Amino acid sequence: MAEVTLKQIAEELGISVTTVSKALKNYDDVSPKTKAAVLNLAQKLNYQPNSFAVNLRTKESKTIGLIIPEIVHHFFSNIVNAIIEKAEQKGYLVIILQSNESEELEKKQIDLLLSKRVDGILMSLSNNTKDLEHLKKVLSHKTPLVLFDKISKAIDCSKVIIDDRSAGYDATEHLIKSGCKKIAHFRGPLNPQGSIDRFLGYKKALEDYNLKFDSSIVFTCEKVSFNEGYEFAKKIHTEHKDVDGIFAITDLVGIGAVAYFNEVGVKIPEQIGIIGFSNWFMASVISPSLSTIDQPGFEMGKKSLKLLLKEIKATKKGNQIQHQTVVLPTKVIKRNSTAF
Amino acid sequence: MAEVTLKQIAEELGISVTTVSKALKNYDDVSPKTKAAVLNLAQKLNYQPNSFAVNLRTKESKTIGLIIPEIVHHFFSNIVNAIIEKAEQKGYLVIILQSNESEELEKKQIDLLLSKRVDGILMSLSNNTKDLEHLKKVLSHKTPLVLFDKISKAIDCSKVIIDDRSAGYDATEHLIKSGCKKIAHFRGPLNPQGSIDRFLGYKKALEDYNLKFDSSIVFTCEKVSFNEGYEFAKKIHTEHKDVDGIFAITDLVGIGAVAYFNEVGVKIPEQIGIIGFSNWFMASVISPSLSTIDQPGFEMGKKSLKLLLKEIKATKKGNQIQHQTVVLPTKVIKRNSTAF
DNA sequence: TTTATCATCGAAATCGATTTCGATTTTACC
DNA sequence: GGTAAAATCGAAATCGATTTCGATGATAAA
Repeated sequence: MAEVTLKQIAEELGISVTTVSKALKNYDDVSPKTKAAVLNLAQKLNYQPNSFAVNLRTKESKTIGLIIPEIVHHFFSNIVNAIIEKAEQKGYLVIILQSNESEELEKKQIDLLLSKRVDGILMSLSNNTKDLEHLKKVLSHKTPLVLFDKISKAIDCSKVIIDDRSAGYDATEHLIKSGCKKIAHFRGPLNPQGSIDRFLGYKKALEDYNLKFDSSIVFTCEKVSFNEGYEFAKKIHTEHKDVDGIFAITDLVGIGAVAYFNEVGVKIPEQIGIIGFSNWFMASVISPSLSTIDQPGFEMGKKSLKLLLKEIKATKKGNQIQHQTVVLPTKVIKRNSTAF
Repeated sequence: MAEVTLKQIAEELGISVTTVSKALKNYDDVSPKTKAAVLNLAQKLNYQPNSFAVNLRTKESKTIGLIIPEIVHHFFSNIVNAIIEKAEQKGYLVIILQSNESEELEKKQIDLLLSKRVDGILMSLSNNTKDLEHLKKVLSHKTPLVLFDKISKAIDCSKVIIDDRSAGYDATEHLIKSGCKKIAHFRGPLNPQGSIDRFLGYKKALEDYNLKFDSSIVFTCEKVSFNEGYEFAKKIHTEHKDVDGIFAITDLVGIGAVAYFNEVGVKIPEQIGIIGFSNWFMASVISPSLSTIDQPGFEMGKKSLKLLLKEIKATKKGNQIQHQTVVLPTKVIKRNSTAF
């Protein structure tokens, strides 16, 4: 079961390794006759170039790294889905790592990927990432980097995002137009830009429609979990009876709220309207089905990969790289949790 | 931004590449003095061994391949979660590919992973995989292989599974004990062993409890989708009024059934009991919450990886490999969709 | 002082593929 | 036949780290 090498083919045919290599790569200084002979034997022996050797020579691994906060997550798994599928089609394999929302792990993983010499890195930042030295290291390493969804404006690289501010605005506006007069917001953590922007969109919509902003009905979900949605809904129900609308940072949180109100018999959307964010599959099958903002995960993955491959190609050629920021559209998905 | 190599360190210190290499690997034929000097400079220059070169020399990539049918799937994404987390802790990276339930893609991906020379392969077969030549190729290639969940008994390798037959039995028994007298089964595709075994467990339970098996209330879900659950529920409701229990091959299918019955006002579990399979998160948050069989995805991923690493280590040492099949326990999760 | 032992080092081969550059052979043409 | 041009080939360097094996110098024992 010895591995077939160029050397073996060369010896068997009585020619040099050089010629074998050239024949396989279809160089034009190899006669058609020997070319055919080499191709033939290579096929017969099922020759596979040793990728380790190829990597070493060509200095590329045809592999890209992907770091996301977590993989058991509808939005991210959709992104991963798109990335690995498209990458494979383009001849690249994907190494996936998850930061588990830990800045420390994220840093280690960047080092890992760089030491593995991936051709490029795709990533979505953890909610707790504040220091950005590891990202700068990637750039100074000349390894192409594309950030998506959870990005940092301070890093000079290509990015694929949605407009969280306007999406947050749309979600709130949808509640307002469906008749809500006092709208609470179950926001995300304080650090990530996306969560901040959705909150700002919420605030702006209230303002534009002359509803008073009330910080006592803005709750912060640290873990963006079902339980937080449930608990905050309980708080609303017991301490803020007049709230008639909730904009949740994510469908999971929204579903937690729906579960609570179902439990205590508060009618959705009659007594309270709820809108989530992301359009997870789950949101469409609960009852009442949850209105939400569609966040195009698959598209985001696809676009991010495309940008990355472009930069990889440019870097290889030594061309100047043109970073770009792509903003993908979102849209309101009207379901039964709002009375629009 | 030139890469730091052993050669550079050697030249800077006026010693040989050999000694630098040995110093870094703490060989004992290097004096403490030079060792310190090398370590020092290496640190200062931020030396990172070129993994391509290391791979070529050591003939291992510290990378494993993972093939699953699909990643946007609660059960599989949990497995992936476990695998990449544990792998990273053990110094291995994971390349993920998804077969999209295509035998052809699966074959290509095996070739890809072998040509990339991953140190081992973990996989769960696609529902449509019938020919097993690609798996035999992996074995004859001496690349360690561990199959999990969707396996083939015909392949001689380590496996991590659940006992689908007894789990199917338990699910059906649970319905029976909760008072169901006529139980339908929304089964999985005809090919995969797991789906067959769950069906057999269902049949056996009926038999043990003296319920008549009726093939007209066994429906086959080709895609194991929400819609199939919904549509088959409709069929039950319109054509088999006397059915009072459903065992669905998967939570997703079960949730489809729940959605239909909710829609037409059939009371769950009073009029019909439903049990799913896998214990997806989603099943716990719909209403009524769905009883199910807990399938330990994280454990399965963890165990599979552990077995694989063991075989990788054994293979490297040239030891005889002892394949083993691990059967993980499942358990019934009682929720509100059954009246136990 | 001589010999044996030990501590330190490095030349060179190796992993397998790629590529440069020069050598050789063949063909074409006068 | 002789020369120029084209076609065909291969030696060797290279990518960077690892490891074998031998060389050198230092130290200890005789």
